[in-house]
Amino acid sequence: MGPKQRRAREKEMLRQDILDAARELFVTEGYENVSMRRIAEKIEYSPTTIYLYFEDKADLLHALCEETFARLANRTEAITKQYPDPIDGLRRGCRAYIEFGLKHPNHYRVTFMTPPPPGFAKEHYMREDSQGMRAYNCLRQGVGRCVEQGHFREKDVDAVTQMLWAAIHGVTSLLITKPLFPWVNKNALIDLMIDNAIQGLKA
Amino acid sequence: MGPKQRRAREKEMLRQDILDAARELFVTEGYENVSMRRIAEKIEYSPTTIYLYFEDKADLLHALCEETFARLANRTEAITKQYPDPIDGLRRGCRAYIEFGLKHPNHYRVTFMTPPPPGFAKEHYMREDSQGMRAYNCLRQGVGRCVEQGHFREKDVDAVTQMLWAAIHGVTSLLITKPLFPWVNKNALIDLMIDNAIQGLKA
DNA sequence: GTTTATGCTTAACGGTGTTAAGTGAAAGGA
DNA sequence: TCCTTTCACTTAACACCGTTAAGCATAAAC
Repeated sequence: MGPKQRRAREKEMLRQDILDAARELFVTEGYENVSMRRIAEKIEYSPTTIYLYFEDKADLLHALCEETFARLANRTEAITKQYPDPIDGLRRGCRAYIEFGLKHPNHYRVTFMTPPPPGFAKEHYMREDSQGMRAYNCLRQGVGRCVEQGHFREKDVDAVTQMLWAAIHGVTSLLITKPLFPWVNKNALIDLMIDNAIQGLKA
Repeated sequence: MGPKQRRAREKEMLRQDILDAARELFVTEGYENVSMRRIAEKIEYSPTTIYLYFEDKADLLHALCEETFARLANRTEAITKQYPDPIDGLRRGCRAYIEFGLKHPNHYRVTFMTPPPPGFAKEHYMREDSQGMRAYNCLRQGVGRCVEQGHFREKDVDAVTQMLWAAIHGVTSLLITKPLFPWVNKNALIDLMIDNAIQGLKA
């Protein structure tokens, strides 16, 4: 059983090489500005080799996004546990979300700013960003705690979560999309958004 | 001077035909899913003819966006004048903005959800969506009135405007990007977002 | 009536994601 | 050890894309 394991290990290594090359290119140049041929060139294999490891270009990106968003979910979970005051935790969680998006603009753009292609089953859609969903559920739990403790006037946990998500997504995505816009101080804008949303929610 | 005018008129008509064809295709199928060849086919001219009327595909889209966003700016201006209470006007303006985005998702997506391409001068960038900027300035004026009359605790007009913009952009863009997500009632979500943002701002 | 200018088309370039077919070396069985 | 099969990979090609250079009629100008 020697050679079989070795070959499996080598395959896994090449798979990782592909992912590494794709990540670097996607993150620095953006998904649609990177061709399969460029990725292949970087790993010094022929373009078709990539298709032996990934279904297509979208699949490649999907794997990278899951990877990246698992880290976001982990961090968010850690943060919400770290702060005993639920409102504090929520605030920090929102901050972490936005900072994550600004740090990985191309990943963020693809998962949260790209509509699903024409033909796209719902089940496939919900599984596609399961790590993103994990992060969303963290936020939901944080909101849930605030509602339970009677901090918020609005009691519909889903409504509040979605509104909060939309709010922090709004800053994140606008800052990514319009880097040349004459923003007031970015950090101040982020804080104002978070504080104001939570302030409005308070009972 | 007869034939010269006639020919100029015919050229203008063809230009409009191109715009009409492109608008319908872009709006229904999305910018990147429509090829120049498809547009040409629709108007029954060769693909290269389009380049006699527009610089490139982006220019074609740009013309359409200006056209569409001029309507948004007009509507927003009308609304803010219609309501004497500045907070009422602001609320309605936000509503109109979101509804506009949901009604023209592909236009909205291109102007507000697409980062500028690699090489892109700042001046060109600011002129590019001048009609979008007109709409933004409407919002700014609405916020300005509220601040003047002492309705808001935060006095920095630009900060508040940008936060409010990010908030309504957040709902708009998420609803466009994630149509299959299990949203709570969309209208309720929109209202919650607007009301909560303004509630948080109140002195 | 000849020449110039105009409006459009044909053909092509260099690129894209993706697939079908082929190749050469390593593994498995006798 | 030799033969066969399997496996990892490549070459060549398809069907598209945005865009441009060159050519070709027709209409205007003199």
